[in-house]
Amino acid sequence: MKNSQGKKNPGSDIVHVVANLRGAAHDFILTRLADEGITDLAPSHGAILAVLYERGDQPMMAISEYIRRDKSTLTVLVRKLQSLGYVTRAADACDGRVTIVRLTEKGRELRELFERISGELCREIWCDADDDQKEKLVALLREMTGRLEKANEKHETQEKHEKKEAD
Amino acid sequence: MKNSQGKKNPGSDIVHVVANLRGAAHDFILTRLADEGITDLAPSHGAILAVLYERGDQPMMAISEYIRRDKSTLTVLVRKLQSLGYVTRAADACDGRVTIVRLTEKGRELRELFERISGELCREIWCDADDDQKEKLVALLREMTGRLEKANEKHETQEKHEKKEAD
DNA sequence: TGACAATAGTTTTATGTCAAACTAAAATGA
DNA sequence: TCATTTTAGTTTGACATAAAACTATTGTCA
Repeated sequence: MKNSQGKKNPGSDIVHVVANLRGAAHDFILTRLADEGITDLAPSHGAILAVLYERGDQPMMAISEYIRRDKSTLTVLVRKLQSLGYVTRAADACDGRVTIVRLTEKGRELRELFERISGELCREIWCDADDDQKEKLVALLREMTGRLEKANEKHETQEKHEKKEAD
Repeated sequence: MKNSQGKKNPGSDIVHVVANLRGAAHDFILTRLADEGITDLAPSHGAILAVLYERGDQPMMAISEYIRRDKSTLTVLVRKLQSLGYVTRAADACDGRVTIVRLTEKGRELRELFERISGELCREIWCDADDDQKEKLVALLREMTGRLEKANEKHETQEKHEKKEAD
């Protein structure tokens, strides 16, 4: 009677459900990578490589925002990718503050594997959904995320104002 | 032209989108908690309390599975909740191996706040969706998760067989 | 009953993660 | 031009997280 979603109002566990989907996807990726003998990369490292594959060489900050990790976290992650030989770091010619992360040949060699695993993962996730359904769902999830981010931002600026009022 | 989702096949970034939604939800929760002066709880701690609110006192292992954290992680998280006075731990009378986690009065006092924040969060996420839409989407995400988990399990047992063959 | 396997938790060790303080470079503006 | 502010990134310290090795208890089965 008192089941996990028994009497509760619908959708109240959306965050938990989403977190589980993310977790299961991570597990999927990690086991497939391990199959190929790659045991020293975390999902976050894969996310960094994916950005570089999609968008080319990128500054730290751009990667940081895209994969939603603090810049200090990115320092650690990129340092590891560098020590494993997948990327290099170089100062930007135009702006001395900026560090550009570049794929090495070894890094580029991983692309095919990453795309294969990503393809398998998507096939499992989407099953028999058609393109229209996929686009609709992704758009919906993006809208949800956008609303939350806006709410978080609004909240931040509100706090700043409160701080200024304290003068 | 080469936009973030320009030519790519639809749905290929579902994992990234889902991860962002989860991240934004976590940020939302953390900032609301901070508003109430609670700065020493991580989202995982909240997840543990939520399980206890919903299902009553629980053994470590049950919580661990539900919130998708390793049992060793749970040891740390629960120890912290205990040191902050929100829960107690006691050996199970029937099974000496089992530790039951129980809410304290201080832990129960947080429930109202948690449900308020959770309610605000859901309002932002769902916006004007009706119950039917909510249920459909949650069910769909659950199916996706289920398929991934099954694929991960299948993969595990397959590895065990391969190991046995190595005799 | 007694050896062996399975299960629940903890400890240890290593790494991912963030916030805050810091450095260095660029932008701003008086 | 020079002081102030802003921005990119690193360092440090604290905590979340997981895998592996370990302890202790329970279950199994010959």
